Amino acid sequence: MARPREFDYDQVILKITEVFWAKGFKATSLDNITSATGLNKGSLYASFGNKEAIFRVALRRYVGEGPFKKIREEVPHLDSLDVLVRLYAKLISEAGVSKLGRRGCLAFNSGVEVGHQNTKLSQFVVKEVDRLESFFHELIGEAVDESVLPRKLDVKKAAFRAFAAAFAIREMAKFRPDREMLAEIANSALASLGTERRV
Amino acid sequence: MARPREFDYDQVILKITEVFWAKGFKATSLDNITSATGLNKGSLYASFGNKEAIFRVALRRYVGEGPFKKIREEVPHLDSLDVLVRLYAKLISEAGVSKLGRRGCLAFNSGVEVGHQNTKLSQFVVKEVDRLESFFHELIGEAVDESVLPRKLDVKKAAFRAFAAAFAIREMAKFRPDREMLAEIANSALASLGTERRV
DNA sequence: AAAGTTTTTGACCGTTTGGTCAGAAACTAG
DNA sequence: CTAGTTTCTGACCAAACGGTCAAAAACTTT
Repeated sequence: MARPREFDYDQVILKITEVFWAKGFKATSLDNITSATGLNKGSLYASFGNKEAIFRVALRRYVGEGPFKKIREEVPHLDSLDVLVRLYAKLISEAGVSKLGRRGCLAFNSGVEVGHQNTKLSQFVVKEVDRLESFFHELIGEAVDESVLPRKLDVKKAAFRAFAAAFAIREMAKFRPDREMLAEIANSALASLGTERRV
Repeated sequence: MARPREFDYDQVILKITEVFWAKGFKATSLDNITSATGLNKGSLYASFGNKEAIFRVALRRYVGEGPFKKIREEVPHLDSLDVLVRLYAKLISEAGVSKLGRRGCLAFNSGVEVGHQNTKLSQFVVKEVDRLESFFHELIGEAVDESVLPRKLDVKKAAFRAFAAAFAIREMAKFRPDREMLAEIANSALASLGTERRV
């Protein structure tokens, strides 16, 4: 060992995540990051690499948290369909709050910003968004297993519809933060899953 | 009159639109615009103003075209619901084509990029996205009048669901250009409108 | 042909960008 | 205490950024 690092790695990543989340990849400058974290460029580059590498670490960790983990911790013993309903409810209620709810989702934001490009970064972002989708796939599969969703459901397609609804709710909140309207998206998706439950 | 301008105003706006569409507002540089149009900065600024003003002209014109105009011209005598179905079909089929279909929609892209900010530009973008939504509102209203959609429909909510589906199809094509999956979004929205028609 | 007006041109400006690096500082091991 | 290793600091860099402007060019009018 030599000189120990003075910052908390996890906390710094959280700060970095906030910046990219609020401003997007391109619009976030290194100065934004240095002033948000207190680190200077040298430390940043020694720990992470360049701007793209910093972004990757933040996005990977963001997606790694998963959309349902927190809900399951806060309210245990929910069936999988209720977890989905509660996620929608959370996204919708947050959408009204100016800065927190209208940031969208870091993964979706990134997918929209760079997903269509043919860069390494684009491939990485798409992979992370796919990971996010797989959480929905798991959840819908579980809901079928729990018999809270019909067994005849095409899980892949159903999961994608649920995923797409989350996408629309989160991202449309950026320019249309109207809870009643966003709830339409959630409830329409829930109906398409063959359940009577609503948000 | 004095020295006449050497460029075609409309053509230049189209070129500018392409650039912003492909790269986004922030990521588009003036150099990108000058090399795409052949104009230099001086001419650009004399004709339009600054970068933001250039962008506004492009976006306003883009939205002004409307999503249904072209479809109605190409295939006349369609009922309003068929216009919607054909729009979805077009968006879905284009989503496979690499650069054209995966650009998303200029208005949606812009809404996601700057819609949540508290800037003048953000307000303008949101206004333009609202204009886009109003096209869907008109269309759904017409479809009800034509009795191809149930009269009991809440037109505002139904229009928003149709709008949200277009948003999801267009923007998710950026990172998930899978026609079968995107069709799920369209058909789920159509079902929620109370019609049997599918894409 | 001269005067007046507008467009075009390209050089120019200050600022911000992502990125680098030598050296000081802070630790551990011997 | 010294040597070795890693982190931290701040100055520094070239390139790209949005934006400006004087002068040349191209037209109309008289």
